[in-house]
Amino acid sequence: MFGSPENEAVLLSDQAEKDLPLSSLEMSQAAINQRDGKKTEELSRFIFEKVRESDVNSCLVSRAQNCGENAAKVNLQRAGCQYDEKNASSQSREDSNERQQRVQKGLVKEGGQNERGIRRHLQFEAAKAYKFTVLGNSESPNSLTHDATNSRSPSILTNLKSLASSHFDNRASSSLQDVSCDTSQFPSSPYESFTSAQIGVNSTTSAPIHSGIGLHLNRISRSTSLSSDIFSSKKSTGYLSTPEQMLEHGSNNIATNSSSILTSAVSGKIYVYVASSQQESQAVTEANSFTFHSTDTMKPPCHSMLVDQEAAPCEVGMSASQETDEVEELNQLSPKRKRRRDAYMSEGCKRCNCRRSKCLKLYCECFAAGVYCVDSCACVNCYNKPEFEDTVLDIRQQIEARNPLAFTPKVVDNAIDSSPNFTEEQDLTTPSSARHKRGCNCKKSKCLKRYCECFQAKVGCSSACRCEGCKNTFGVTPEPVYNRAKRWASHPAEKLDNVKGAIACIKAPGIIHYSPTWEGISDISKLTPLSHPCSRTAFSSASSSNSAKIPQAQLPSSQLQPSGTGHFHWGCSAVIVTPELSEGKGPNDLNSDGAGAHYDIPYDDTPEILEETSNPTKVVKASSPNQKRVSPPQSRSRLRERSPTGLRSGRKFILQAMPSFPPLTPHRNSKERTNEIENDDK
DNA sequence: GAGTTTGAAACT
DNA sequence: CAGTTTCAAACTC
Repeated sequence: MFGSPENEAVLLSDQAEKDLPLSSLEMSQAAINQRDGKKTEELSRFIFEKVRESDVNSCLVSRAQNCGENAAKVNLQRAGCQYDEKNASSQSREDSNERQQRVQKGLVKEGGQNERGIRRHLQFEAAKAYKFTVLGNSESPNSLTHDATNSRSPSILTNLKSLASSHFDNRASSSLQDVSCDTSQFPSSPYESFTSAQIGVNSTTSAPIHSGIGLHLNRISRSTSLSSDIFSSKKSTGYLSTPEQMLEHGSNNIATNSSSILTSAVSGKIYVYVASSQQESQAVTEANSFTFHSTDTMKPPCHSMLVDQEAAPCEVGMSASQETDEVEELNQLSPKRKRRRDAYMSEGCKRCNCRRSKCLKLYCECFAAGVYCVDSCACVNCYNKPEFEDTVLDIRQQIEARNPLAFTPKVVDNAIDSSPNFTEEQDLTTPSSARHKRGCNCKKSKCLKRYCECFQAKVGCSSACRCEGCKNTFGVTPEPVYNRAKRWASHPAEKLDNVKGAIACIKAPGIIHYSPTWEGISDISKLTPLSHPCSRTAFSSASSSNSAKIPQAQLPSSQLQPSGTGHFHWGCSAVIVTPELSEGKGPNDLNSDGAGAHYDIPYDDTPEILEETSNPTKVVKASSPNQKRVSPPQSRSRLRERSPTGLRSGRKFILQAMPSFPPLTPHRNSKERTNEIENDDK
């Protein structure tokens, strides 16, 4: 009935707008009134009611649908069935009960994951959220205890109307991914509980603002849709903790249970926080702990908070067989590793053992996962702690500047970013619907050990990998397309053969055939100023009209095809661009890691706090990989230069639109603090 | 638990 | 941007 997913999203959006007859004007007026400080609660309630009526519920349902369908998709794929997304979507609407069952079956785990390890992540994200939404306009945390909405009223509400719309793009909707947080676990958080815009049942109760609400830059980016420049983050502690909760509570309960809503905005953006005072998640966490994934999977619990970043809400979903494997694997672990894993499971997140990186580099698993280190970490000289959040955020920003996707999940769900064709073909060799976004580069491990990120993530190697002698048991790409591309590039005489090879690549598992057009790019460029992989994918594909040369670009055809409305799904999670492109051999140099966005940020941004660690104290013998990745910024830069449409929208737009995170403490910048720490360290 | 191997990340 | 170094996890003994 809805036709394509895009149309479906559009219809839903339209419907959402109907259901949300809250014009920008009304909202603005309300905001102005609210700025007078007289109607804060009224406004809040007003907003909340509107949102609740047509947005929250829909989003929850949407998320449930999405997750359920993804889980079902995964299972179907494992069963060798073709998952018909469109039908599934329609069907899901027609039979919510069945969907509920699917969700419950397929996503029980997700809740557990979401529960665990989130705290640290939220703390981590909290700093950004806090600074981003509050301090950016407040002198002190206290100053916002009553007025987070106030100060930004006019711009805040400009586009609330489109909020629902954005939410209906359930793949783009980050807000609903940001779920399940135990509000009680922010003891040391500097973020004040504040009562701004308190709404709902407990409207008079001070509700803690959770940080993890998902103001991670990437998350923000992905939560934005073309039709809306509204960023929304919602969070309700208990109700989305698990699919069961999600469904049991029902949307009404969700709204009811939400104890507060905070709206704030930066640069005309609007943030909607729906926080819950419920403390159920903790219990749920405990209850679900046994279902937790292994430590080393690339889908750590913390990752659940990042899921939305890749718009792969259900990639954490795991089939029963996978769970069994996990258990078996766990049973076979050596005592040492078992302890580590147990510790991980009890902690809910990774523990690092960093000694020299100060846990401020991506070497650190905690840092890379976007969480603070905890006491159980064995790290030395750790700065990845809440007390150093300025430094952490600063460095994190710098890393993101270099690689905007540095903190995004490395494993993405093909089910999300794949067209039916893609799924059909890809599953021939890849049992998991997920794949490593950037691919591995293994040389010796043959992708059979956990050195291999693909193997570690329990996903098959894909065309994005540059591994040698790959024997990944989770799926093996017959021959790295990269190699063929290289051969082609280096031996023009073999062009004809390579063309054939390229065609074969297109048809090879993991490779999707697409028919890019500039028209599509144009539309995509309108979609959203995000660095979402889709845009990169679309661009890369579109730019490669000589598509045979770029067999690797994985792209859901559905995403490439511009919808009549310009709506695209952000469902695609990964963009795997050929190294060939990455190396600038193509007309559009895209980086393989998809990190892409270019920033006008000085490259040499090595934090002083880290400079100390750069002193080599010993010579380490190392061999360089034969095939190197391309640094994203440069590639992106070139990409932009050559892009008629500019795709400038990318992340750069976001960064421009968004203010940099103001220092938590206004009296000194992070650099100074960094120096301070460094001095202390010395 | 110490030492080695490995490949990602960072650096030059 | 290719090559090199650093790093910490994974692995072996």
